[in-house]
Formats: sequence, C-alpha cells, structure tokens
Amino acid sequence: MQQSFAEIIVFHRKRSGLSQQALAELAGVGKNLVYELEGGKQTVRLENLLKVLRVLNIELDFKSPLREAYMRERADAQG
Amino acid sequence: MQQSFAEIIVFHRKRSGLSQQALAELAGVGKNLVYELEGGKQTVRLENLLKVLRVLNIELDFKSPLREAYMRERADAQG
DNA sequence: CAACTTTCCCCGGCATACAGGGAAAAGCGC
DNA sequence: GCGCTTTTCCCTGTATGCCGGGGAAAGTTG
Repeated sequence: MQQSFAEIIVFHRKRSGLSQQALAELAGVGKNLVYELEGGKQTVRLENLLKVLRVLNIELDFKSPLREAYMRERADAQG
Repeated sequence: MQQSFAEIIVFHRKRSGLSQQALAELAGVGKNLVYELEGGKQTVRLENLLKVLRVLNIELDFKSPLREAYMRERADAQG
C-alpha cells in the first residue's frame, strides 16, 4: 500500500500544529498511545486508531479486486 | 463513505468459499475474532484486522485533504 | 548559556481482547 | 423428517493494550 499510518499521522499532526499530548486529548486517548501509533505499533485497538484519524481528518478506505463487484451487487439489491 | 469493514469481510470470505473457521485459521486468529469482526466490533487489534484483510486480499488506504501535499513533499525529498 | 516545550521511554495497575471449547440454532441437500 | 456444516453466543484463563505519572533527552527560542 502506501506509507504507514504512522508517517501519515505524524505529518498531519504537525501540520495541525498539535503536540502528541494535544492530539491525544482531542482524540480522547492517552499520550502514550499517540506516541506508539507514531512509532508504527500494530497492536493498537482499531477503535483508538480511528479516533486519532478522525481528529486529523483522515479517512480509511478499503480496496480489493472484488470491491467493484460488491458495489454492483449492492446497487442491484437496492435499486 | 463506504461500507464497514464488517460487510466487506463477509462478502469477501463468502466469495472465497471459506467458513469463519477456515478464514480464522488462514489468518492465524481465533474463530471468535472473525465472528466479532463480521459483527463490526471496533475494539479489535489493528494487527488482527490486518491479518484477516490480508488473507482476503483487501488493502487499506488512507485519504485526506492533506494527502496530496504529503505526497508532493515526499517526492520532493526523494527525487 | 537559560528557560520552556515536546518527545522518548520507563513503570504500576486496571480493563479487556483473545483463543478455544461447547452447545443451541440455522441453513442446506437429500 | 435426518444428517452435516456453519454460525451464533456463552464461558474461562491468559495475555496485553491502555492510562497516567514521571523524569531524562532532545528540540526550540532568546
């Protein structure tokens, strides 16, 4: 894929002029979690990653070869 | 924007002809985790979500308004 | 250099995600 | 109806993610 979420988080945080502590508070997580997230730790809870991404206005997207077929089926089912 | 990872996982798993148990084994996680993942549980470890997505050939992508600026900066720094 | 902010990295303790077993219910073909 | 497979949902022990505090190191500003 692209860069790790770690890099992206650091970049967005700094662009927002936030310290790790400030980001943590806005996201409602502990300061250590932000630190670990930025270190690329993968054993974090999805919930907490999402909280941080939300504050930084970053969205998560899924990609797969079957994705288009999925969209077609849904559109089909719903009209 | 898109569907939850839960829906996507179910869809891809069924398309692969796998049972929850089989997917769990391929991903190296417990069967209950697959069950919870498909139920949309957000308190799972990112690591485990990624393991399952990998088996199903689903990639994660990040999107943000600042993303382009990020890419430019990187390209700039590297070449 | 001094003063201040931020980041790094440790710890102690609590909360909870996880694996795996089991059993009832649901689905599916015959 | 009867089998067989799969899914749903419970339980329990263990592992570990998380928080808050703190202090050293690194960075920033003057």
